[in-house]
Amino acid sequence: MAAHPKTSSTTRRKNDPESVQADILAVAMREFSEKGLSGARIDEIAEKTRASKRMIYYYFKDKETLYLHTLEAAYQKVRLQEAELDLDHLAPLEALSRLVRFTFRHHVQNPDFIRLVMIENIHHGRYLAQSALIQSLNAGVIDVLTSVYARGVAEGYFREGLDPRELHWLISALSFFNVSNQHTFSRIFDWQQAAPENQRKLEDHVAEMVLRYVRLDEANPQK
Amino acid sequence: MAAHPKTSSTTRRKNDPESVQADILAVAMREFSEKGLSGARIDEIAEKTRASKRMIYYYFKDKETLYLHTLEAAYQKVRLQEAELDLDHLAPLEALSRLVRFTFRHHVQNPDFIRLVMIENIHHGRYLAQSALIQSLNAGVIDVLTSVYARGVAEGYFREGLDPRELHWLISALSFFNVSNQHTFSRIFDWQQAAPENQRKLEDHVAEMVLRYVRLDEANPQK
DNA sequence: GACTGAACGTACCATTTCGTACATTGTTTT
DNA sequence: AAAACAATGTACGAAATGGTACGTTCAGTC
Repeated sequence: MAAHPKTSSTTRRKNDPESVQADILAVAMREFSEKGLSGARIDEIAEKTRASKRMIYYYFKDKETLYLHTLEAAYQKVRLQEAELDLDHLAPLEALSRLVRFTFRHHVQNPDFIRLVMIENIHHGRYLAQSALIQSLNAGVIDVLTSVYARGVAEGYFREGLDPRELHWLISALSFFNVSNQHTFSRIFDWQQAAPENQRKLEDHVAEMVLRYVRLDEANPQK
Repeated sequence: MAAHPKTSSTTRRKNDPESVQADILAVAMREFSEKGLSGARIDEIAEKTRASKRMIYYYFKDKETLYLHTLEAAYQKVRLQEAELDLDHLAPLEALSRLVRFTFRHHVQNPDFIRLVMIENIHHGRYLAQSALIQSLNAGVIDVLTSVYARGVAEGYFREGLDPRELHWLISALSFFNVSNQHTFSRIFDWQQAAPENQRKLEDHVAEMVLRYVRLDEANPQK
């Protein structure tokens, strides 16, 4: 179709480094998130890739470096999705509720990312610590929450004295656990946690929990 | 020192199977929780044991079986500690608060166990599913919470309609996340989460969060 | 004290797995 | 078109790793 393979910038070349690297990263993401850093096999990643094992080492030096790049790519992808959220035009209560529900669902929709974070925690965050990129990416995540909370306090809906970072911690904890511990929790308590109706319930609970925590107690104001 | 090595039941024998097995399990616990199922090395476990590699296979068949036994031992140990909690003599609000704070601290004090559960979730709970022992051990964990909640509702302190299992889920989520994601959270938000004063704050937040969620709203009763 | 089965040590094997040497093809620049 | 560099394929090496064969010692029994 493309008449001029030489001039077009979107040429389908025989050598296509960028797409090869992207392909490797995509496969690595699946493998690492499924089996961990030590459990994943370079040979298996190579097999599932359009490229060969040689290419993995050519572009990513070694297994650990590939893992680090995978982690960075995962964070980038997720943070990009999060940036789409726009809450400034909503009333504080509604905005906070939306934020919580968004976070909850967002975690559910990115189980691979959650698993990578679990794995990274097993490694004591050693690789994340090496990445200035990830640090900078996440710096701004709290800003949204900070502004919503500030508005809520100013307009008299939220109680004062809460730390947005700790608030974010609470929301993250509930959303993260929902994905990370699904398997053990479901099996131990014989409860189909992943079932849609239970997920809906949990989302409601989480949202209500956060709101009750932040909302000004109507009975005795400013307590 | 022991004069009659043959008759004494606490004899220090040359062959001591039980202590060998216990020793292997203890080392395996440390290694598996630190490095995961695929990351842990049988040779390394053997080295750190009083016994030899031969003994590991003699008593535990293979790596996966050893891992399963380690998981079972870990659950047993933790559930035993939990059983010490006695809340029946306390008022519902106080009892619930105690339960939450106990759970929170208990998780902090058993990081190895938390890591094992994380690892088991990475493996989709495949090994836990094989263990009837663990299933039975955990069946009763919710009972304490169920009775406290029932008393709280009956005495008019708690609102109705909450599922104790879901309540347990909330408490677990907050306590678990506090340990499981310490590393990534601390590094990303440049916050010393493990610092004693921050741990105290988080424990307070978690306790208050759960109480606010369960407590009857004084402003509009039974809503 | 001989016998038997459990408990244990040593050395080793087969495979897996990360990583690389070497050769080849594609692409761009001059 | 020829040189120069980037991209890729194939085959292989060396170490790590799970697991076992084989032999020995210990402890209770007849």
